[in-house]
Amino acid sequence: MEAAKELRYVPNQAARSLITRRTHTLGVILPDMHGEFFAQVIRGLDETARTHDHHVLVSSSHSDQDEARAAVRAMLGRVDGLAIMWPSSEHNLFADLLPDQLPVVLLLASDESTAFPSLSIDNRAGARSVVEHLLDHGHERIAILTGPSANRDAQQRLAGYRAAMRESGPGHDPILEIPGDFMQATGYRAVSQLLALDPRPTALFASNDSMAIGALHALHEAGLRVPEDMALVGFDDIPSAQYMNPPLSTVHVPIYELGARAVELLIHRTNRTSDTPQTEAVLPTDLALRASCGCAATE
Amino acid sequence: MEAAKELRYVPNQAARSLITRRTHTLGVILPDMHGEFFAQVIRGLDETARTHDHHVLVSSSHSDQDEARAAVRAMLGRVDGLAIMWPSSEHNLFADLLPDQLPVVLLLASDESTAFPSLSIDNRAGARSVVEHLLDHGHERIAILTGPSANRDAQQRLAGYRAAMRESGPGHDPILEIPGDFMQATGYRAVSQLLALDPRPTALFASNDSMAIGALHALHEAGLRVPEDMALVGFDDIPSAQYMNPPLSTVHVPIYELGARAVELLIHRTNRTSDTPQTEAVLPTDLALRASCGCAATE
DNA sequence: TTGTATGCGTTATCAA
DNA sequence: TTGATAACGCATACAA
Repeated sequence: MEAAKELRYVPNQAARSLITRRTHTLGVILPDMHGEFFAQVIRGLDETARTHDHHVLVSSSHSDQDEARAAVRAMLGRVDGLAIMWPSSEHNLFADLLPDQLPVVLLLASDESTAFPSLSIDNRAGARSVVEHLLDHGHERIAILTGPSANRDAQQRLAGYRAAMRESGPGHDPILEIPGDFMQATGYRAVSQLLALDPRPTALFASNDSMAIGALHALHEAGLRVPEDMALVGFDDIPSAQYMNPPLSTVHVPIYELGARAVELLIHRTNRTSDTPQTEAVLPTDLALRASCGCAATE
Repeated sequence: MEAAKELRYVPNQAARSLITRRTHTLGVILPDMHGEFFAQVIRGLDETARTHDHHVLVSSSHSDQDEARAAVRAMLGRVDGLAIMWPSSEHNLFADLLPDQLPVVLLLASDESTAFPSLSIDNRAGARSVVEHLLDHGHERIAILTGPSANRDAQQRLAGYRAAMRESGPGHDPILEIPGDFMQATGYRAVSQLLALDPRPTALFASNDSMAIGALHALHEAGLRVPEDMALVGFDDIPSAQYMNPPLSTVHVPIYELGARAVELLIHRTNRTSDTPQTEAVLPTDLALRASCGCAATE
């Protein structure tokens, strides 16, 4: 022991886990890494893992399938479990390279049945309720700024918007659907399209908060008041949302909890050989009503 | 090969690296994981690593020394190099548990000499120039909202503020230094202290953008116009800064490049046995003048 | 070309 | 209790 300290000995974790068959580490694959959304997820993952005496290894910024698959391969043998966030339609993308025994959880992957347990967000209900809120308060021409067309969450949020417009509003008009990609700069640019619509919409539903923040800035620059001239709502409830001027009304998504739940599910499966009771969970959303929709005070 | 595909064989990276002595992976230790600053750093690390055919393993949210040390130990044997961000004064915290051959780079650790190569930001010059900019445009009572007292960057930014106030301004007045901690909520709360000062300052320098955003919101709520009633500047130039209303004047920090440079340095050291030419670099900052300081137009 | 043995650093197993 | 040895999964060096 004294000699160990003298020589500054530190165990080689790779060799150790080879025989132990336990790494005390969970891997996380993220598609991208911009903005507060992902930072929040990682916090949830990391802090929960620490509770269970585990570490988290994150590999992010995978813009395409091959990169993500390479990242998964790089983790095999170094982790006890894997959380994969891949918010697109192809949900069996990793099935062929994952060992059977490895606990895996898919994040935001799909609402369809899949080979792996999955955690996702109730995007449809969230979008529906925020649009219905706008409808309830007199808005009829409500535009939506969509997310990437291949993104599962974006698809579901769009579906919720359409359902609300059809069933509780004036019906669904494709001209009101402005394509977006979840980026701030796109929210900024989309405002010119929004204002060119005739008659001009009275409310904008941005499919995430980043685009809402970009749009808010463009609306200010265009001399429009929010919410008087244009009501605005977002989706996600990232930490910055409440600090906007005006504070952004949005749909609260339990981002931190998404990460936390993922870790608990993985840890549970590493301990028990028996199957986990629940294999699929859809986390609920809440309305976070603030000033940007113009109707918080009347609630 | 066919059998390998049939059996869905995937190599065990731990076993592989044991004999190869190469993991093609770089480890990153981060103290915390909130906000866009860290997301940007990780992007820089990750994308640059991919360029060199490496992966990045991130372990974050280490609130104290023991957690950070445990994270370092968990990585030993699994990475070819280690980037450690530890923005406090104790810079030799990890020296005893790092093998001599392992390439290591310290991020934001110190401006003092250390056993490891380090990458940091020229906080002092950045703070100094932004405060001098305010002084040049007629402000005399300039308050500062500081960062955590143990944080190296915060200390240097405060030092730059003091130097500017002493050498180019009315002198340094401790009453104008409001303690903060880099969090948005603190920026929000600090405004009441700011407005209670008599005579009231005409400008506020927040030590980072998160606090500036919180302060901006509180100033709006208090009915003060920015920049007319209170000029406001931040530090970091996170992506959201330009989308504030008004857009936030701040000190641009090459956050992405910090991560990118760290990876290049580590990769270089894994390839060559000879020492790296430069062992310490201080990345320069730029003024990002926008509307919140009220003097961009006159530049 | 194909096959076989050795070693990477550690833990686990079994014998002494 | 202590000590020697096999084994984890793979890559490399060598023999066939």
